[in-house]
Amino acid sequence: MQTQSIHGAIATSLWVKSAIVTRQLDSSLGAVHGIGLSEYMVLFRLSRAPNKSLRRIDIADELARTASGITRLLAPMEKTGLVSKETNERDARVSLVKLTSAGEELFQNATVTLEARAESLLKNFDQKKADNFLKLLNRL
Amino acid sequence: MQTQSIHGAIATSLWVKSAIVTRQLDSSLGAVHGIGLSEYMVLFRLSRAPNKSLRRIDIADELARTASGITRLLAPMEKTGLVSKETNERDARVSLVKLTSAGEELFQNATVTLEARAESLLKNFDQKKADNFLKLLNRL
DNA sequence: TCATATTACTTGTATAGTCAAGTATATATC
DNA sequence: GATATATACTTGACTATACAAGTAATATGA
Repeated sequence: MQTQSIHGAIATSLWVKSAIVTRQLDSSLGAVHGIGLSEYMVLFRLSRAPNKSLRRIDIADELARTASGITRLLAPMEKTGLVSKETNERDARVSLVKLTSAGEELFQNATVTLEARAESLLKNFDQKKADNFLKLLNRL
Repeated sequence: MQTQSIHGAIATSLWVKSAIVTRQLDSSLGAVHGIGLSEYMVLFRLSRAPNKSLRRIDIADELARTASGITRLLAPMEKTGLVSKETNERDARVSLVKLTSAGEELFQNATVTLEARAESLLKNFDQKKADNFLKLLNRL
């Protein structure tokens, strides 16, 4: 049995651990607020965007998803009124996604749930370790 | 616009970054060796298991997947001869998965590809940062 | 200024995985 | 030892994506 290189070990661990974290956050958000983690991430990005609106393609880039994934993710969110579709008068190809007030309210509530769950998942991390972990993640 | 808590920020970053890493590794492995990252992970676990065999449920636990996901993942791997099915005479419920020599050879080659790709994804990490990152990941 | 390329988005099709229910076997309890 | 519960696995139905191809609008450049 050989030893894995440090890079391989990081990739492996990242893959396994992210599945655990994602599943737990997803199921908490689903149970309490009826949205998935991906939907939460969309709301999160919109909430901090200027004018609370973004192009679909920018959401896709920021969330590391494809444009088609975003189209499909947004469809039910539009239907339930969490976001609305707006046009860009300068460029008719673009369809802007805007956070509605219902979406914003849901987002605020969901944030409480998400952060509580995330905190419990990270209970083994003190402040310094958590800061360090985040810095290292963002270095990727 | 509010600031996200450190725990929320870690969850967000982990979710985005793991998608990027997973997609790249998956596509490299697929292009060069015709297997996905999940399949690679199965081979990896088997390669270091005693007798190179594991119960399906243990693979599921180690990879943070469900038993049914493992059943579906293994089916094509059996068909292409990367793993074989064995029975456990002590417990007829169990079907052991064993790495074949073809599976082992593919695994060795795929490891080269994976580690090269992982190394390039982690080019911003020096030895010390990489060690630290792995420790922090495993603390989850 | 028109032809070509690029961009933003959508849609058809496919895959990886989940969850719930089902089957077979094993373990525990009375 | 019979019955109830738990475990290992599979299967049907569904969801969340991806990729490739298609459409429409915009930008580029001879």
